[in-house]
Amino acid sequence: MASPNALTPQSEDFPRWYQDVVAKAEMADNGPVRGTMVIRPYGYAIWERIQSEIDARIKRTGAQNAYFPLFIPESYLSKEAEHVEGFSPELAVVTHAGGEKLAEPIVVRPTSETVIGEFMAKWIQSYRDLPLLLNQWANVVRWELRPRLFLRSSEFLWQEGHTAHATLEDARAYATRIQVEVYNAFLEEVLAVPTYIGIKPPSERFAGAINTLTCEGMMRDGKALQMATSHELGQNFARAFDILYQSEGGASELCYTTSWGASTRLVGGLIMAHGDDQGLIVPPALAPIQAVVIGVRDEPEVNEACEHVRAQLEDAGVRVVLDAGRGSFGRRVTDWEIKGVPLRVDVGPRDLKEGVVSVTRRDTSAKISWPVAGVGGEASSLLASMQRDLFERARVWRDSHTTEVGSLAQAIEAAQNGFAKLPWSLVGPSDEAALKDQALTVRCLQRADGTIPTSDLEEDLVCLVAKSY
RNA sequence: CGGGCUGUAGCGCAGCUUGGUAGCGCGCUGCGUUCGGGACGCAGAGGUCCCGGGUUCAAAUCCCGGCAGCCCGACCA
Repeated sequence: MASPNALTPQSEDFPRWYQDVVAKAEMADNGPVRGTMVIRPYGYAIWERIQSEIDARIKRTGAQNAYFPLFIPESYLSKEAEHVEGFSPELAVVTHAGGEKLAEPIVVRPTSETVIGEFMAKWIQSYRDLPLLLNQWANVVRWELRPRLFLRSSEFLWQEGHTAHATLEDARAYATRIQVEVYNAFLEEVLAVPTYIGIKPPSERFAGAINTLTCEGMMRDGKALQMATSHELGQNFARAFDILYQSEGGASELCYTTSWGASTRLVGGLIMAHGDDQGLIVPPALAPIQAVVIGVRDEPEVNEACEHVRAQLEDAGVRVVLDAGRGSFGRRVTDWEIKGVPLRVDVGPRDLKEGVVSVTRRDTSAKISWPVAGVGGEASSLLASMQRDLFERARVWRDSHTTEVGSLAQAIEAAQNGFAKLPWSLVGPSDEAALKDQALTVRCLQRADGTIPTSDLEEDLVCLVAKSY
């Protein structure tokens, strides 16, 4: 018996499919204020896994966590001209507090370069204080006209790193290291999403940056998603906030700063990069629940066996839950499929008679039978290979949705469904406007060998054009 | 901010033309039978019909005025 679709099929209406998944996998709800988001326990569990994986990688680069305030004096924003211009349309501003009109309005942080810059200026005296490597996990507010759960909400959660360095080279090396060793490594190893890693064209740069690095992923509908960015801020913020240090020679020098962030948008990326018509598919390395043990019948022997299997999986280091009894078998299967749990372990009377369990992997629906005694080891190795298979599947998807072209017209055609790759020299400023008319943007610039350029002015760069979120 | 549409149970909707006891599906509660791919029976709970005004013996329904939301066109992690 084929079960009817619990979700709108992707091919019928992808945005609708996305909303269905978010709702039925119990990931999030809309908040009462338009554009706000309530993250439900299952969605938050996924976010916590993202957090811990990224946090560990950030700490490996030497940065330390700290916390800066939600409220920022409006005057701070104005100190960096491009920065304020870039963010003004999205700001939420507090004009009244404590029952009175405020003398100076307070901005709810859209990002924290300004406050953190102010304190860096205070804390940095000498070249011995550099580099200063900070990170914070926080919420930020950017007022959105077209909100979508996880992908674009007026308030969202993220980490934002902020660093100060003595030299341009050091700052650049660090921003690059974050992009490669933290973001791209996380995306490939944990989220199983292959990316194109490169720099943004000047038109797409962060407000106030001299260079923005990005990882661009390909979703199942052929649209690109910016997964994480890091910015070289040059001396722009150092100049605005007097972030100065005394060099070995005794001279007063301006620092070079960086900032970098990854947000709850990654949850949206997870959904759209791997999901299918049955729902979410969560890569094992990320999954808060890697396996679910389902009792086919609510009988004492079955329940006992389920608990035994669950304990074995747990002992093998598998994040596992037991689902016995509640509701019909088919219903429970569907519910866990929508949530994207990698492995389903069915335990029923037929299996018990043979001393086995029936295992179904979420990504391929392939069914396997394992002797009960070997469940722990089998699960661990299957989860590991599923992780590789998911990445490989996503890589094939991305590659098959990347077309090398030789003209802007061909790029517009090819980018209707995926990335169009063409020489950056073929795209002039007026061409970017032409792309925009087609709802297309230059997602990133790369060297011909796929490595990250240090500037958009390098020779022989290629660019990737796509529709995007 | 311009154009199109919608506000009725938690969700999705019908009812409105032609005014007269507020309905359907899903979900929810209880009991029982079920359980190897979204089970079924019986019994229930749940409503300021977006708000305000008007017409009328009587308004979810007709009229006027608000408000809110959705979709499409200018910004963005």
